[in-house]
Amino acid sequence: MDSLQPLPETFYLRPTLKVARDLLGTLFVRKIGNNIIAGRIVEVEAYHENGDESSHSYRGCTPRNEVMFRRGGLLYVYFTYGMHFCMNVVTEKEGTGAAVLIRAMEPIAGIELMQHRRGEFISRIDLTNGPAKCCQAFGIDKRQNGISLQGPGETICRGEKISDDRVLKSSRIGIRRSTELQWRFRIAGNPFISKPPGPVNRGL
DNA sequence: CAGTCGATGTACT
DNA sequence: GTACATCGACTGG
Repeated sequence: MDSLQPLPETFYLRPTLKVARDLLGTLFVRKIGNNIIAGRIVEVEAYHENGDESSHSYRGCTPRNEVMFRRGGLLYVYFTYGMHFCMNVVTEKEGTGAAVLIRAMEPIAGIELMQHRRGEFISRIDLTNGPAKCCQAFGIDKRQNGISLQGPGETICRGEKISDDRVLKSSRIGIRRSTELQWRFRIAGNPFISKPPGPVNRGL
């Protein structure tokens, strides 16, 4: 299928906020042997070395975040809270520490594989509605840190185009600094977004 | 429904 | 020691 071509590297070599917004509606695809796991990205957050105290890259390059400083189009996976992984899409040119966190997806293919990893009795709505849940459902861990998204194993493909009136911008989740930055993007009314504490997501 | 809290590796003060 | 781009179990109303 033509739409299942990986997004070109030039897609990622753009301003991070634009990449974040345009990732909404695209398909994250992982092929493991003959099996395919896929999800539609419905919620993301942008992180940048400039003016963003909450970004891992804010204080410069370290062993953990060095992938953020590589060229756009790679996967940045980090370990947090002693038990969870989160995945990001690296953006912009080599030397710029920026990335987009994938916070939630809508399961499209490989539901049974996701349930095998997440739990046999987890409902479809709860498989990938959080950044660490996405990694667990897709089997993403530190072994995928730094891999290319041009495939063949892991790719992001064009999906449904999301018009501006269906994109919600808001503050990011789970951070204590730079709360004024409206760098969280989600598809309005989509039921597969994460459900953090605080004001409930009512689609707006 | 909301709020609290434990798990537990890594980075940073 | 403390904080952390989280999750899920548990508590009380």
